[in-house]
Amino acid sequence: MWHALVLPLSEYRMAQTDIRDSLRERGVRLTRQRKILLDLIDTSGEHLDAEQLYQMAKKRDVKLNRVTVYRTLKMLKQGGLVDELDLMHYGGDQHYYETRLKQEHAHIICLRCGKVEEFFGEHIQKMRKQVEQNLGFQILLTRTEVGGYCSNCQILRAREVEQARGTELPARGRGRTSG
Amino acid sequence: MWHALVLPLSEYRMAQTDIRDSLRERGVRLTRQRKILLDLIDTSGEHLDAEQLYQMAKKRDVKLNRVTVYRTLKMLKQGGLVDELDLMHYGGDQHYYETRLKQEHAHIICLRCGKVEEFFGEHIQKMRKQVEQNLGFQILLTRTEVGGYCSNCQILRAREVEQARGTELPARGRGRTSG
DNA sequence: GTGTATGCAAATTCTTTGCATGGAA
DNA sequence: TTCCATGCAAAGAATTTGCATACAC
Repeated sequence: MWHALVLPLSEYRMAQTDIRDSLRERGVRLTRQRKILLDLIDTSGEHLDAEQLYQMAKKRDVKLNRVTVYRTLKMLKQGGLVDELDLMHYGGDQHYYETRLKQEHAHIICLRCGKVEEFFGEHIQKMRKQVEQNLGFQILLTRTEVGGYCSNCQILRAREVEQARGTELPARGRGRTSG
Repeated sequence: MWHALVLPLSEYRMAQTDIRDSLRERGVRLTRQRKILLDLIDTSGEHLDAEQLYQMAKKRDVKLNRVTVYRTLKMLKQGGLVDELDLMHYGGDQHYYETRLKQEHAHIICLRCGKVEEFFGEHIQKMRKQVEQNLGFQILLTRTEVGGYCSNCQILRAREVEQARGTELPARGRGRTSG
């Protein structure tokens, strides 16, 4: 039995199964490993890097190789099914990945605690239109990252700076209090 | 001891010549190597990666080491004097650098020819305000990258796709015309 | 059955670290 | 004269490649 379309089309956009269809259409084989990785990327909701993904995937298939993770991510990226993020290089130089299912959004990264928030707004859509109109540029993907301090860390940071002052400049000099 | 970026970017906006002063204030020594690198970053107008910068610097000082380039860039980045870019990883996984003297802007990267354009608009300022107000987030830096095809490459790309079709599907099958 | 995808080992690319020496303030 | 900065060598992190085997279609 098949089910009729109940929700507006947009609601259905690229559900889990549509990714697989998209891949099948291109002649990409749905191997056991790829199924595992696709499921993890799709359901985790996190911004995972290759290593994290590999560690999670190994729990489902001990033999799954790190190289397969890299190859799969590359394939998905080039196929436009995942976005590659850097998250301001907070955690290092690795890349992070997320599905392209959601609406475009900015990533707000706290440079003190590493927390990542997603920010949905009109700014990206507006920029897209301007860039397309002004430059005649055909946009395939965008990436917006914002770095700074989250509300909580602003307070903690202020304390740290204050404390650092106290220990660094004990008597108008540059030395240490002890050592 | 030198001090890292603490205040929002706007507080740090400075004229070209103030970079050295800013460094001196923080107790950063203006060595021969750093002068060379600062000058290159400042005047090149390009988005240079560490290796390019190193090659250019070597022409002015054969002994200057690649490690010094990395250390200097890191120092400038942490000091908020340069921005680190990825340019959609078009050229690889290296990072690119530019001075923070200019107004914030997006980088538009053509994924076919690699050309990078800078796009100045209101969108970043508007997003900043929204993020600060809605999330109570203290923004230190932003990064906006747009990938796609420039007006010229759109045409060339269309041709390429057309040609690829011709060779791939000669007679409704998947084989080759010869071989 | 056929040809793509995987696993393994090794290589590559980009960047950082340890330590003795050099040099800016 | 005092440390910070440099150069050198070596290590480290992230990612890719070559090739024989496995397995999805």
